[in-house]
Amino acid sequence: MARPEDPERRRRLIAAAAALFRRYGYERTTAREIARAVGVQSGSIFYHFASKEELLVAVMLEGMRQFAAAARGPLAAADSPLERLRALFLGHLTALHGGGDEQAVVIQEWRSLAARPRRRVVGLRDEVEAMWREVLDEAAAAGLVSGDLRLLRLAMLGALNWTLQWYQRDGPLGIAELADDLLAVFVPAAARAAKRRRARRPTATLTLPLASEAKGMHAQR
Amino acid sequence: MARPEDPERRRRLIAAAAALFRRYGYERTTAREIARAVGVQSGSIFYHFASKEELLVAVMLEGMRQFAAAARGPLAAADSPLERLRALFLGHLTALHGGGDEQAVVIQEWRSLAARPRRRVVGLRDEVEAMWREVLDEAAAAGLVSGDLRLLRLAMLGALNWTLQWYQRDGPLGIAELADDLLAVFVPAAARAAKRRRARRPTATLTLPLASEAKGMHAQR
Amino acid sequence: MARPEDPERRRRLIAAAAALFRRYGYERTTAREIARAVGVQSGSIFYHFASKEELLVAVMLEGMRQFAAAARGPLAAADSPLERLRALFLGHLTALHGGGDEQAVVIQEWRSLAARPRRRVVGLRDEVEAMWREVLDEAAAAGLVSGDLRLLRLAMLGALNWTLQWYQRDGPLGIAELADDLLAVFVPAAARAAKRRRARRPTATLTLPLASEAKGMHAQR
Amino acid sequence: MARPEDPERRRRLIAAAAALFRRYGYERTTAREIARAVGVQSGSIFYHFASKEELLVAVMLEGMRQFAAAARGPLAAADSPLERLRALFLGHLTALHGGGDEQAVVIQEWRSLAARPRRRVVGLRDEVEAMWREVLDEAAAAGLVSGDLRLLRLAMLGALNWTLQWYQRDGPLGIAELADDLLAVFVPAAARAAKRRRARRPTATLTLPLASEAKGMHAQR
DNA sequence: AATGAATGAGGTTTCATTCAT
DNA sequence: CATGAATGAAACCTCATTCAT
Repeated sequence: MARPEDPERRRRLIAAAAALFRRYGYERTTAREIARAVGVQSGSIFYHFASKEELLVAVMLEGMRQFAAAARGPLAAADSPLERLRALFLGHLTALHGGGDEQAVVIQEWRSLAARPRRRVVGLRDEVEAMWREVLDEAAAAGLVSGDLRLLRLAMLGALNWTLQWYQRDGPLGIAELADDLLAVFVPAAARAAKRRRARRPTATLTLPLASEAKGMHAQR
Repeated sequence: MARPEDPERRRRLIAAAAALFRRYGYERTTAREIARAVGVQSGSIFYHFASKEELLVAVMLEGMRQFAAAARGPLAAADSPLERLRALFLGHLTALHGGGDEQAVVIQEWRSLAARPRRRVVGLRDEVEAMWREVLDEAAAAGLVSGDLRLLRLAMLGALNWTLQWYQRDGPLGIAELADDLLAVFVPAAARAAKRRRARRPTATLTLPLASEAKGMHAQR
Repeated sequence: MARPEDPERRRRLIAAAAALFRRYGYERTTAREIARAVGVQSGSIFYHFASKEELLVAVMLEGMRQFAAAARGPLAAADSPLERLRALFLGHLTALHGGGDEQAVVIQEWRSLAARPRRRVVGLRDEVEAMWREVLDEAAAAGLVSGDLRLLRLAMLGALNWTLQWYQRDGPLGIAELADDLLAVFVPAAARAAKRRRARRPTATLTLPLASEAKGMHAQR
Repeated sequence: MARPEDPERRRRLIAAAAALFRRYGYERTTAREIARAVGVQSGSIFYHFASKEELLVAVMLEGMRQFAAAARGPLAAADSPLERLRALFLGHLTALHGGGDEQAVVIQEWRSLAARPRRRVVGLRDEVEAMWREVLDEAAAAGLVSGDLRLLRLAMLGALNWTLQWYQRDGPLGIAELADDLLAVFVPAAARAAKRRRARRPTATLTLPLASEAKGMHAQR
């Protein structure tokens, strides 16, 4: 009659692994470290996951699920094309910086995933991609953006994902503001609101990985 | 044939390491594999480099040097603010996709570098960053761009670096065209020329890692 | 339904373990596999047996018991020295190939048994050995066999046990025929009957482990 | 210019592994034990062999090679059908008890070998089998044996291989005498010589695995 | 300069066994 | 009786690094 505690343990293992994978990378994280973070022996991991890689897969599936969830909610509430695009930006950045670590792992550890499990993750990814296509089509129809929409989408996602390299959550720039400001870079019509906001707050010192990126200077073991 | 062949060996080791690091990542690449790619025994690597990490440092220093070189030449030849910005875009993409693999490693393996050697790489990086700042300042003065220039720069570099995830050199889209098209995304004044070019060639099907990215589906050992 | 079901469970566990031990060997068989074969969880095994080795002991005791039983019955019914020897051959081969798997495990996994439990098995074994001695003595007195009877017995048992390596139950050669044919190898007086039988049926293609043995080519996980 | 010591090291590893595999079985022997027996670290094993199983394969290939060699020499020197059969018996028993341990491992650890490498070993085995067929055909032509020659061969090999279970080299029975005595069991014409020899020496106390086998009582860790 | 055998620390994984429920 | 999660020791194996030649 022992109520299986399995789902809870699984979830904790996934969360701990995600945090470590995000910070140190999949290869540099040992099974023992993940176990210690959760307070179990390393052997226990393999009761829940067949291998370390299966744990990575679980992290990524969870991350993808949250990406989709983080977009779906705000998207439903938004009613103008601009609002909908803004919802995607905010959802994406919130997923990356405001919640768990699984989503960041999706972006960063793609290469560590073998071909087979990768295909499982791709299914979920296609859902998210479809939302972007749809919202960008609407935005183009409304005259908000123009040009090659695929390339635009890739540029947007590149700029958004690249924030992993430099954005610091405890800095002076909030996630919502970051979303608005990045949106303004790509959509002229969104620029005015952002400009007004910027006048009100002190300019943050931003740096970047190819330049004076700050986060990378710390996360060393 | 008179002097020791050392510098040549070094260069070949760096190039081989860069290719493997780019494709499989630093941690997943073994010293043996690098040695085999050059045709020596694994022990020989350590005659030229104190450790595997020193080899990574050498790769990154070389990569940074080439980033700077790839920007400096075209920049000197360009004479309008728009041309200068275009030179940076083209130089960056050429460095990533048109030459060796060292530059891509700089972008991708940043996290594997310990704090100490990272500082050595940062010096070179600041040079490149300075060019970007300068050129963007000029562009703003010329009315080509507006808004938060730091954020704009970060968005641009994000979009450019993200091409590592999806751009395929042997696809239908040339590097120069890619540079123009991406520039058009950020600089309205550059959009017209790109639009004209696009009419002339078939639209390529692009996808991305968070979406239907293609490259990741292959590079598995 | 009144008494604890223990004995039944025990028996099923022993049978399942015997089948797996026979096929894969004691060391290569995991407690989980035995449990799954019976439809319980691995932890349940240890309610019935103190350890995996105790389960092996139980299998072997059961196997030895059946060896003795397989010989005793036919022996009692046989009334000539030749018939009695034939009863031993048939009983032995029936035990190995015609019934459960416990007997085969006795032969094959002897080395995995620790000294202490081995002694418990030896008691039963001596019973069987005594029958062989007795029957062979009678056969010698009747002029059926001659020479060193101990060596003869060892050769006979070697030939019989070695059938584990090559005999296939679903092949063209029946157990009774095999018994007769092997007996004929050792006892000239038994050869005539076998020769007659052989004329009636097609000759099977037999091979052996040191040669073209077939069974070993399959039983791989 | 360092002369590669490889073949020597390899040979010592194979010999040490064979001795341990013979005594404790493949699964119960750890890589560390093998390494210790040779005086190296456990990691060194894997410089010479890709895996523990590859080491088993090497042991078995070596064992098979020696089986063939142990038969070929005496066979060439023998000139009558009886002598040739005797050469096979003596060669086989010498291989099992008089030399290295590789041959015994071939017989005992067959099941631990995966299907793929097993096929490599089978090639060598077929050579040995062919010799047996040929010699038995000659013996039948000469009237030394009769009946189903395949079954006879299997019975002979069974009796010979079974000696692994009970024969003790340092006992009163020499290998050559054992060969003669076992031959006499199967070939009446060979019985006289054996009978004469037996009169001269004290009768040894033999036991067997299914009975009072002695060797198994010791080899416990 | 290079080799190639060896090291040895440490990684992932296995698995018999335990135990609270 | 049985569960199923957890243990923890120990297994196999990897690999950057060393060093005598």
